Amino acid sequence: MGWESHLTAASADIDLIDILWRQDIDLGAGREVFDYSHRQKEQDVEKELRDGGEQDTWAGEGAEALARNLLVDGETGESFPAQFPADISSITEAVPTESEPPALQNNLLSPLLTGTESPFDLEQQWQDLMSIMEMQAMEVNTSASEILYNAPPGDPLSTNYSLAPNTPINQNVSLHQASLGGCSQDFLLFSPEVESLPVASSSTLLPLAPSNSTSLNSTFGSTNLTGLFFPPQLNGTANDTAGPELPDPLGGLLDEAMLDEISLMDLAIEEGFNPVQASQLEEEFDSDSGLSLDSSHSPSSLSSSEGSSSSSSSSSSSSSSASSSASSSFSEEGAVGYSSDSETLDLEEAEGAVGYQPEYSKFCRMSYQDPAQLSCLPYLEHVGHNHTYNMAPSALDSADLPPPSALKKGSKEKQADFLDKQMSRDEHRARAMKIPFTNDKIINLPVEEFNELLSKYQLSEAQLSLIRDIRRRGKNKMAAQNCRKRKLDTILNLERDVEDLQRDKARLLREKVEFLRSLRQMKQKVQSLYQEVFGRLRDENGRPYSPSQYALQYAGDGSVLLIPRTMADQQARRQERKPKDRRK
DNA sequence: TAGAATTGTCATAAG
DNA sequence: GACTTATGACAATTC
Repeated sequence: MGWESHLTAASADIDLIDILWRQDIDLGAGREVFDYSHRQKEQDVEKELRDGGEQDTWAGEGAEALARNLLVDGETGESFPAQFPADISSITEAVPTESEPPALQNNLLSPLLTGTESPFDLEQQWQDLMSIMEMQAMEVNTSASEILYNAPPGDPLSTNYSLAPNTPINQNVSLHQASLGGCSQDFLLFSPEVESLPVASSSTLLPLAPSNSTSLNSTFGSTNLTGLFFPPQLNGTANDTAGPELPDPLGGLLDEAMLDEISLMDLAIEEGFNPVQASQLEEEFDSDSGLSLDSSHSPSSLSSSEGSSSSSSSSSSSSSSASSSASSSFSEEGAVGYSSDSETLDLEEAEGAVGYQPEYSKFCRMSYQDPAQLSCLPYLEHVGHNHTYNMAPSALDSADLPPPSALKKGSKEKQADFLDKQMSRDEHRARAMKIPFTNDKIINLPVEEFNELLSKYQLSEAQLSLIRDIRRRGKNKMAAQNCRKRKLDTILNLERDVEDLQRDKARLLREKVEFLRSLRQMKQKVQSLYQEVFGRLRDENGRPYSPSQYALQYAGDGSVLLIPRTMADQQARRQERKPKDRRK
């Protein structure tokens, strides 16, 4: 229904306009005072439109009262043992102290010396060892070793990540101490049984490999194996109860908080949760973000679009797209293109802000919500506000909007009446002021066209003022809607980001556990290798060397040496100091 | 009736 | 400098 049709309105309206206009002039109504006085008049006009016959008394006493009355415009699949028995040492697990098979005992030649074993394999083994050494460089804390070393000797690999149901978690035992206990196990390698063995008198260095060996990469650098396998007494501090304190290559990978996380993740996974759910579960235990990530209630769970990226295009495109079609200013989504309040009927096509199309706009109409349209959105069902206060008071007088069926069946009068009820205040004002074009045009036309339009009509100051206000308010209304949608979208994106980060965290946690597992396996291999090599060594008398007096050392040139323990210890200390010095 | 939610509006800053 | 856009704040209204 075009506004032009109103040009043929009753003469009473014209008189009213004249009165209003004259009043503006009399009052010196400039732009600055227009908001108040003009609004009052607009209220009066609206009142008049509503009540019709009351206009006669408008200029009289009723005007004041009327003015008084209307002035109010205005994440992992691993399980971890909770307790860490004094056990531990993978060395012991991998290398039983008592027994070397007779075959081995009789074999006085080390594989290294005999060459019966592939040099490549040995190299690989040493490389593995070096890898572990590198791991020591990591800032690790002993608590991680508790997990890794916790597996029962019988099944060191397969069970060390499972939490035995009957295994009590001793909260009173510090993780650090537990890990130390683990280290003590390493020295079972050098048990009295072994030490009681005849010790070679020779204190000379026994090269185990040719110095020109190429099988061992020289880039390994000099490495003292004792750092890994020797008793802590030799390395420094000792703990009587918990065992010697050796730098634990795995310590610190898992601190207590990490243990909690992993345990929680395990729990969640055991419960059948996916990593995300696990994360959420975790969050329930540790939630201080204040952000609710309950996707079941979050619009983000329904949306799939990018979000903020779309927001950048909103402002620049808004005016052009909107202005290009003033009559159908609403785009598919978003608040862009202004549409007057009276265009509620066009909601099927119109949803929103210009150029700004966040996903949620598909289900979250920012204004003029039709509760029926929200029914498909459970979490929005509670949103069914009928904000009709923006309508003219006259529109509020009557009851609810007629159902669509009524519109179809109803007469033109009913349609007109319905449309009238849908009109915004500005539209009512424009109507009252006989603005000869639609609010859509007023709001959405580009400046040039807008000015051109204005020039086509002989408009009074009051009309021009109202038109400018309508344009300003209309644009600001769209801007506000866009702004709110953008804000909402930002929140949704942030929630999505948090979920993604939690997913990443869970994944990294799983990878970490896998890494620790493989590291532990590697360490066990190295320990076995060391034990095997050392056990095969024999002095001139054919007797094995005492682990308490000798140690194997990997030299920088690729050779493996059997050196006196004291020397090994010294080198070990030097090795330890280097990293510390670097830190300084 | 209090409070949350929604929307329009104003003021202001910035482009 | 006019115009547009973005946004915080406030008020009105509904539920």
